Amino acid sequence: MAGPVRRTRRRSASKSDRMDIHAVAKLAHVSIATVSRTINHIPTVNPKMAKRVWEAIRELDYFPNTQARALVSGRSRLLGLIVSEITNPFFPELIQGFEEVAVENGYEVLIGSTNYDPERMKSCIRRMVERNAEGVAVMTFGIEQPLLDQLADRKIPLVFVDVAPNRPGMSVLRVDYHHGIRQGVQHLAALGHRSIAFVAGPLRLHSAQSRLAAFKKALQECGIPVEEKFIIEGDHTMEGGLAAAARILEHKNLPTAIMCSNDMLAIGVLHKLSRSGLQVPGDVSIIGFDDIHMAEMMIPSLTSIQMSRADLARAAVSALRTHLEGSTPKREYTIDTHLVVRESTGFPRGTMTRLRKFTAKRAESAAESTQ
Amino acid sequence: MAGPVRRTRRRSASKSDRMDIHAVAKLAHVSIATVSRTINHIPTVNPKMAKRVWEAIRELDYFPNTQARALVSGRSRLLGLIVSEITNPFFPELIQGFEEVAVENGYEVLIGSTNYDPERMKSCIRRMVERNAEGVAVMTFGIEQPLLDQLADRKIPLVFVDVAPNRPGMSVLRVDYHHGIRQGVQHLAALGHRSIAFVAGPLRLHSAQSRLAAFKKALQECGIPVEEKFIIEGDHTMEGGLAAAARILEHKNLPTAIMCSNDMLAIGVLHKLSRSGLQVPGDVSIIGFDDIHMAEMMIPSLTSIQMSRADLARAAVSALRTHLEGSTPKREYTIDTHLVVRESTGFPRGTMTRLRKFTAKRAESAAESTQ
DNA sequence: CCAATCCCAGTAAACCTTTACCGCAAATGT
DNA sequence: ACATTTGCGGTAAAGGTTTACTGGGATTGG
Repeated sequence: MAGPVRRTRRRSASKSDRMDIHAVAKLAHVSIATVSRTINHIPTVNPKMAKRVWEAIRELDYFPNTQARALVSGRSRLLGLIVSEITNPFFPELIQGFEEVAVENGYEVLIGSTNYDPERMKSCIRRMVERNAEGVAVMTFGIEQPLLDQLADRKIPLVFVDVAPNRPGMSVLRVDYHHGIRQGVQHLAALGHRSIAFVAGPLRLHSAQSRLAAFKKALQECGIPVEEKFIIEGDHTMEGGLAAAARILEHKNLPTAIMCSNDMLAIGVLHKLSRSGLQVPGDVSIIGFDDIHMAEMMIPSLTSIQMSRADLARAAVSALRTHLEGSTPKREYTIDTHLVVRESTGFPRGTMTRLRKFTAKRAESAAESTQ
Repeated sequence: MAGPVRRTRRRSASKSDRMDIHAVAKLAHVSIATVSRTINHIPTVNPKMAKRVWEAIRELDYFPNTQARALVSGRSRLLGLIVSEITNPFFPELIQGFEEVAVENGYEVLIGSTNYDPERMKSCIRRMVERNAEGVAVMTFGIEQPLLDQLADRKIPLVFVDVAPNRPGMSVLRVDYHHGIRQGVQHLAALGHRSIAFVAGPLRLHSAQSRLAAFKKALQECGIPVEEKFIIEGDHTMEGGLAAAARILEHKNLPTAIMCSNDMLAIGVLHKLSRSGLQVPGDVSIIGFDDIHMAEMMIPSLTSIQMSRADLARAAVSALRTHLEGSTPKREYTIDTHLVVRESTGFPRGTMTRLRKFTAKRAESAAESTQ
């Protein structure tokens, strides 16, 4: 049996111009172990050598190779964040907060967006696993069981919003939708509204369902009847808002207020109502949810229910960190919501007169498109 | 001299439950090389074995470790994308397009945002290098020379918008701001506007400067005087728009139209004008830039100058790919812009009457805050 | 002045994969 | 039936880092 043959396979260029830890070690006249220890701030390294090493690092503009690092240490320093879609302004605001907190804690963020498509969710998960994310926050619809198992089998900590898979290593961020939504309904009730529509999000999203449920409960508490015909399922986009408003306008007796599952829907509804000649809040009041930055800039500015992105982000990172450090995790965090009153809500005066005007007008301009 | 001591340092658990390429090889009764070749679709592998391997992979739910892969192959399959800020809706739309094209080409995307802060730019670059991004697209302000050198030294291909560092491996996406902006000015001129203000972006951004320059040039072409007092530097946010509009309102004779360096500014301006009792477009017409999705939903909907995010994204990825494949790259790509007319522009009628009204009102409500 | 102790830098294994190269077995040619 | 080619699977090195363990030198105690 012939012995193994030794060969060399340098990829290109001379060894000297490759910029790795060996180059630093050579320049600083120390071993690579010392360089590594210096970089990782391990206290057993002599300050004098550390200084030499840092100088060499600066001199060479050396950056450690994250991949090699992660490979050997088993720590990628990567947190995954899976959101629904980045073009809904709520999510960039959330991502920004999440990233900020993650960086504060020495992590980087891997962003995935599902666009509400289970296939894309699958590929997001795949990416998270392939890149060895140490933990993943899922801020979109509920994750399917087999995928969940994949992550669970690999002992990757997970954080969810609302929905709670009962397993070790998983935490839930419970959003107290009820508080904010009740405030909203009470606000409308106090103004005198008795007929309130709700434009829901896609009901396969747990968060959308929770919001709807909270709305119904709040109506009951205020003694306002639930009108099923005024509960419309939308899709959390402005276009969804346009469509939902159009469906509401089909009815003879309009509701005097419309509450929406998120601000994008509310913006669409607002737009559609204005286009149809209805005044907000004169004829119909509108309340959104999320309180995205843009809500304040609408005309009229949008009354909305705020859920702190900062709190959500902070809680998510915090939960993941807790799991990662192995300390017994607090399994549930609660994020609360509250009403921010602006201009899109008011007294339900004059509804009927304007409605007659609107109905008459609708007849003559039947051909107008939604846009 | 004692010979080296052999030891073993398994991280935890029994070897069998680690989920690496060896496990797959064992289950499929082939060597790890065959597994690797199968995964990478190298044609010299016998179909029968390939089938066994794929079955084993499926069975074990095996995912190759990206880090190890990248380490040995020298290819991270990662493209960097550095943007200004993700909370400006223009960028999520851009990011989405970029990611889509990148994924189509087998890459993943590393996103960095600078928030217009050179320090953050530095850390973005650092991340890109540490994670071995194969190419980086810089879609924000110009990059500083030393940082540029860092990337250039590492032979990382770069793509910029507007600004053109003249080096190998770098491409420029030239945006033809002039075309769209001229269309906008011509549109206003045709409506009868003679006094047009411009709310610029932060002028250290090359793109903001280009837009301003294009505006001035377009005015000249249309024979409209440039009024320096009506050229305001903003910051590409809605708040910047509010502030800029406030400054414009300080003047006795208002411009009859305001063009903005981006839509967020335009939204802020629109808001401020409405709050001040001015009608858009009755008193003042407004044109934005970018044509973000939200522009259509404003009331009045915003006339804006569109630059295709999809084209931009596609060109950026394409440029990077060209560099990576080593073929002689086309160094410049041109993205064009065009006007989208909506409701925020109209004839400059009745300006003076309303202005008198507004001036009178301003006196009595001097204490009102901007919001 | 020698021995024991301690501190700390260096050596080399290990992380998981890709891939160059070798060699075995089967197929083909004579 | 033997030699030659071909096809393909296996072995092991390499990629850049962390880190367990070793051992050398300095310091301290006797």
